Amino acid sequence: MTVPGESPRPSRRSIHEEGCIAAHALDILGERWTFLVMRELMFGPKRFGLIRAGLPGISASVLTQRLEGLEASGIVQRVLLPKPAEVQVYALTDVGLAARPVIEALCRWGVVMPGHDPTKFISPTSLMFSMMVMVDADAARGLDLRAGFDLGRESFQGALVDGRWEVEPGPAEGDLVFAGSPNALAPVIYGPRRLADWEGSEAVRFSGDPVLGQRFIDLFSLRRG
Amino acid sequence: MTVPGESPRPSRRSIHEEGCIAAHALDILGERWTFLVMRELMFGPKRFGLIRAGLPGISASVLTQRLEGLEASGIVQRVLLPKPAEVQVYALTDVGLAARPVIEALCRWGVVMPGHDPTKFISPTSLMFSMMVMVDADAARGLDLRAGFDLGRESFQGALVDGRWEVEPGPAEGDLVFAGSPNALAPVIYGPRRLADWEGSEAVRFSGDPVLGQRFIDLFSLRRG
DNA sequence: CTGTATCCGTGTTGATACTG
DNA sequence: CAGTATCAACACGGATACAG
Repeated sequence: MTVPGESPRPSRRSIHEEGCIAAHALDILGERWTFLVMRELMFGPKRFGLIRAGLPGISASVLTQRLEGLEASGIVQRVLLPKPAEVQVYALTDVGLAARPVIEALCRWGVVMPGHDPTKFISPTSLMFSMMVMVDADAARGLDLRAGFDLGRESFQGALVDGRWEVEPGPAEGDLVFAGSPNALAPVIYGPRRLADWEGSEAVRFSGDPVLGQRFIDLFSLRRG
Repeated sequence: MTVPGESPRPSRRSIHEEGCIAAHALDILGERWTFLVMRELMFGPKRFGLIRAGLPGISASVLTQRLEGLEASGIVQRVLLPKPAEVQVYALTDVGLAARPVIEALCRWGVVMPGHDPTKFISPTSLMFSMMVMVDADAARGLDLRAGFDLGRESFQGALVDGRWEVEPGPAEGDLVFAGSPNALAPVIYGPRRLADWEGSEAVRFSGDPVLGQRFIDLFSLRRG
């Protein structure tokens, strides 16, 4: 599908006919869904269905296409899980993992751009990712805790270490535990309402020390970079 | 599945129906040309024709559309130059300028992605930008010089300060001066041939101390991040 | 559950031509 | 030079139906 020589029509791949390396990267970002698929895999390999769950609206055929394209570009690789599972998952290669700073930069820029609508669907991965980017490092230094997040099909746990907030998939355990859908939890975490105000909410469950919990969510704000 | 404000057709704007802030930024990057237009303006305001010169292949109508869209998004603003000139230029707003880390991250990721074709068109802005990103900070520390670049319709000068390589538009002056098209200069700067080998080349002109010149271009490599 | 194959509507692009 | 207007071609996305 890639003709060696000329490209008479700018048809499919390589939308931007440029030698610029940033433009080269844009060929990936520019294609609908593609970068979102990468985002879904940033915390670790996933199965087809779980990727799809994080990308509502994508059709199976398009997801297949994207996965194929990413594999051809050396960004994603299929992995056959060992042992008893023996199911196939999709994993980011080193090249794919290297795109992490791009997502982070995108997040930071996204917050200063007007027009962001937080009522739209938020995937578990995207919520966890945004928290890593938005944490107030100065305020976080000195605080030391672990928190778990039960987001439905996916759960994570994170630790505050030296001002950074690091997250990985895993059981929702820790000093604090939040449970609920990403869309329900996002306004809890990013405020401006207080944690106590969510008491009794059906969509959100919290367990742990309320004072510590409040200190924790105060670290995250969409105002700061 | 989503929210009250359902959008029956995913029509034009807001391609990615997500609350994810990175996805929000992707709406800009995803649209063909849009981000490239921003790149062209990163070093300062430009006129319509000069932007177009940096984006070969874009049609006037599409450039107009993109400029309008960017203006509507608060990323670009039209500025009427004062005094005798009194021509209109396009400038990045603060929001637009804030996207600079995104381009930098894109550049860094672009180099590790396979498939980059440096024979394709390189715009003056993109060459200057890539140099800022690719400079080897460790090696650059301790070296102190200014270099000018005459790229045809556009010229720049840069200074090595404390390991950073900072560039701004301006006359091509300095301890070293390089002249030629970006496509001709890119292989000179990024190697692997030595500067001396370009002696007598028609497409490239160099003036300054050859030894210093070589030390300078050794700071730039597509291998390093 | 994990995809694959096909089909049609439509949005977008790039050419061309034109205006101030 | 700086855009605007029109338009046909086409590639892409989403839906649906189907297969391992």
